[in-house]
Amino acid sequence: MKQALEQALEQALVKLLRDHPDAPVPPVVLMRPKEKGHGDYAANVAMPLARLLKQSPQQIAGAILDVVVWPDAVEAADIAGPGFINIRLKKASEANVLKTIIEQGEAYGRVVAGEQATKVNIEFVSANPTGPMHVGHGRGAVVGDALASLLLATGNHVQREYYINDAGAQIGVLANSVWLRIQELNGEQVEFPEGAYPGEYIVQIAGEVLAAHDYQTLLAMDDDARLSLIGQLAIDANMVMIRNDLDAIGIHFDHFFSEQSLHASGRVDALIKRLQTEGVVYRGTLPPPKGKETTDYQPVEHLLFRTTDFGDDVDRPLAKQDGTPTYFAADIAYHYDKHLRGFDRMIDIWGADHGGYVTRVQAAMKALIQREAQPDVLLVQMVNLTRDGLPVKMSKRAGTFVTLREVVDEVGRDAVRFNFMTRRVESQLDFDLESAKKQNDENPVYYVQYAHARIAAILRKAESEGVVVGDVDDVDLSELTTHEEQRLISHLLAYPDALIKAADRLEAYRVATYVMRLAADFHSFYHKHRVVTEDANLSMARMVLIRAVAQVIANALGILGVSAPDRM
RNA sequence: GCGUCUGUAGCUCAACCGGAUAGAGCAACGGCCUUCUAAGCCGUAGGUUGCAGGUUCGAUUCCUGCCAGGCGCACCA
Repeated sequence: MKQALEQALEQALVKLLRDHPDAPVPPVVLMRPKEKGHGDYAANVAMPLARLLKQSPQQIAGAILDVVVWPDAVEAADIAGPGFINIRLKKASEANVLKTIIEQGEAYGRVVAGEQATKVNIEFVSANPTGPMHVGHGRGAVVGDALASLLLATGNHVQREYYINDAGAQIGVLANSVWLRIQELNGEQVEFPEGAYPGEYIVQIAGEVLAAHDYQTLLAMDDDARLSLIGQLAIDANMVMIRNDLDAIGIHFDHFFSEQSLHASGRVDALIKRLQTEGVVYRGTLPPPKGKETTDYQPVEHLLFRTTDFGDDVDRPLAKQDGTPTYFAADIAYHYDKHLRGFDRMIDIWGADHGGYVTRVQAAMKALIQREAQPDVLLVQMVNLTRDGLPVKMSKRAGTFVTLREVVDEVGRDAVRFNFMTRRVESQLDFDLESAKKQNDENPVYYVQYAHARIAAILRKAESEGVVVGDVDDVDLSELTTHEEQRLISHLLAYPDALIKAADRLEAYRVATYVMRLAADFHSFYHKHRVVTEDANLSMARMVLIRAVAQVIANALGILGVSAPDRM
């Protein structure tokens, strides 16, 4: 509907601007006014034209209305305020959306991806396989998963991907930490060095390793072989744990991608060679870092990627002092690999602590594949975990940090997911364990779910009294005349547009704010009007209305990965 | 110091890629359960949108400069 109106206005503008061939036709963007008196849609096109045409916005709006050809559903259009065109739709045509919703069910608001649809790869979580996920990972996980669902619902092919950082120095630390615990389990006196992973899960992994491999055999191995074996077992064990925890919050990936496999298959080396042939690599020395204690700075010659040619501040090393590739080198190869796998679009969801990394990856991709398939990077800001308003003390070193799993087990999956979705990713998020557990107004998830459960209760009640809607087409929706009913209808009508807008901007949290408002409108309706009444026609119409509301609540919550219960 | 994100009611956040009178929840105060779920609803009060300029018919939104906070700043990932 929105698009039909925009088209009508655009055609009117084209006619109107014939006398001004050099004047650009301004884009028509319709709004849904918050004020009901301002109609169902409003257009502001007349105002930007005022200066150009040297007429008042009101005059221009009048001229537009003289030539415009509206779709049938338009009841009236008039000029208001400083030059807005307010459009009012015929009531019946708006209410028809209820039938559409009930007919389409879960499909309402969704666009099915066709052959030509964009292939999107969305990479998120990617927590290192060195330990359990913390709450910050959880936010990224929930945001990424919801965004993936949203893009899927708006007509894209979507692959959810997890990049396993199973290479590099950290894996050595992990292997060593486990080995120390193995020795300890065998009665050795061991010293834990600074930087070793302290968590209890390391002891568990040590136990698992011992169950599969004899201690004497391990001792007899040479150091490299032993650490490599233990490292792989530890990575596997941690990934099992991570997958379990993701499962507990309802997140499933289509693809796990191993960094190690990039190195092993020679793709990292090949990538570096390719960059060399393109002449963007040189040997050089970097200046000392700014703003940090630089006492240990030693000028070192590196293999450097000239990212400054592509918008970066300094050139970035592709190889470490010992000649092995940096994480950055592997990451370029990884993103390039996504491109080769045929994705039209890639989205990375990273923690805010990786903010400084965005430019160099984008610079690298610019060098490799020019304009196409540049990664969109969403930086998810920190989560401040509190309990009753007091910060929860966390120390990774002491191993006392709160894991995502603990939080999910304590407050529940729906509450965690919904709370993480109620803010823009750019905002830091305060997450209070006690508030999230409370089943009251402090907790928006129950507010929305409650609306759904309430509707289910009403429908049960109606059924028990023998009030049942047979064929939706037989119901007279013109019974729905009250302010509250009209609000609900227009809100339901806006759902597909809300999804599209959220998807365009990669802002899945909008789905959460949408559904909170829909629930508010429903609660408001509920208290003012009864569904099951003496008047059979009215009851039927209202049942159709609330069934549609429940459907859209369920659809929206589905995108967020939150359940829509029938009873609470 | 540089980069980046944030700054809106006492608190936590919205505000539809620049639109009409800046809105919700919590906290405060006052109402509403013999009728479909009170995990709810209605009302009152609460604002110099961090500060100062600029662009615009119009700025919470865009630009510049300050102030405050988070994150990051070679050879880790």
